[in-house]
Amino acid sequence: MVRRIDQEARRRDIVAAVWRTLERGGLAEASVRKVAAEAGLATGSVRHFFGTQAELHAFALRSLSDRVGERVRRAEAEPDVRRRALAMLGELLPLRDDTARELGIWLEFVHRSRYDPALAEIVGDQAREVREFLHHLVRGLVELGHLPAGTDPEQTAAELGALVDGLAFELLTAPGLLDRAQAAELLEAHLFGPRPR
Amino acid sequence: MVRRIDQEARRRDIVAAVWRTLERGGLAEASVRKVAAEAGLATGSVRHFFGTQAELHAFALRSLSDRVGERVRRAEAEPDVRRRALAMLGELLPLRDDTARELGIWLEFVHRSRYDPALAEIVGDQAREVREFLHHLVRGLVELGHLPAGTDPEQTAAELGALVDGLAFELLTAPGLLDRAQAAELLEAHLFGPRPR
DNA sequence: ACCTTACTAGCACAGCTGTGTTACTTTGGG
DNA sequence: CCCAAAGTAACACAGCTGTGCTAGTAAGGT
Repeated sequence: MVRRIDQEARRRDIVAAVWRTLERGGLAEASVRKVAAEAGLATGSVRHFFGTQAELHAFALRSLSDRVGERVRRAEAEPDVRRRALAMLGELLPLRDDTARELGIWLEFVHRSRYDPALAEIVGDQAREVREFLHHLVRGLVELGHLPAGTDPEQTAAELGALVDGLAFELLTAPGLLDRAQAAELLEAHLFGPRPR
Repeated sequence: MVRRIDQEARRRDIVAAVWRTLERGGLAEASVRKVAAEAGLATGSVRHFFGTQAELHAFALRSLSDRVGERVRRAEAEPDVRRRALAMLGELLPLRDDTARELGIWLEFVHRSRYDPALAEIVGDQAREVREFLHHLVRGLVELGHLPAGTDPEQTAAELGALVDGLAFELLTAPGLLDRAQAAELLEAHLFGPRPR
């Protein structure tokens, strides 16, 4: 085989073009032709790396979830327990331009997954992963005494998940109703009570 | 003018067909032709009542929000204060088949509104309306002593809104992660604390 | 040097889309 | 009765879509 490295690089380039296209007009705009144009390639070239459009979309989604996962893991470095929890949760919210970009694209796929079983499977896996992460997080906070001892991890994780999803959804779809700072503050207040001043 | 009443009825029929089409495959499937077929009409007939596809979609969205609004108002009849609050909030969640249908369609429009300024305006109005309703609700609960006196209505309404949106979003996009009963219970626990038993 | 393999490009096809236009049918007021 | 208004239908057009297919280019192992 020849130039295997270029293959990987090309696939990354194309996926990046998919993201840019998605960002501009949603999945409806992510046609093979438009993605190819965005990547500066012919449609035939794109189809050489991704046999079908569904394959291209699925790969773009998986790449995206890898990116988000990596970001969350990076936020784990924060030493202070409370700050670490908030930082990791914050990566799941569109609080910065980069995460807003990523989560906007993610929203696109989640939405499409309601009618696309192949995407639904991937999205479902991601959702379960996030849920387990929240369980883990809540249990940790209870053990370290940052949440009351009687806390029900199931219930608390579910509520936290809904709140995070809701904040993300509102920031992405109804800007002006909520700004990023308010969302961050709301999350903190929900987890640890109102901030002492 | 002739048969003005039939005109109204026809428009309602067509909008109902839009909803059914949307339900099946999202806005991507709600083409003029498919809606016409669903309504048992020719495409020309549909275009006689709605000059353009955008107009058709906008009208379908407004009709939907009227329907939801009416439902919420109907839930106001409940005499008990707490039950009334929960009933009205419950109408904003896909807890029954009928509301799940409606909110699924609503989600479709909200999503599209991210790239469609005309829809964005309508959706933005709806979001502000809901937010004001939540403010009103929270203030009422505080006045009647069902929420602590120190409650900040702004903050509480915002959090409540995010939770409701998050629960709705999860029920619609990630069934299996959460069931309807859990969502209802979560909402109640969030507002009034864990249910006494 | 050469030839297999990886890659790039472009065209063709069938199918769908929104919309404009034109013609036909029904209907109710005068 | 009759005719203008209202509603229905069908076709045409240009443009976009995913995908199949074929031809051309470049590169590295032998």
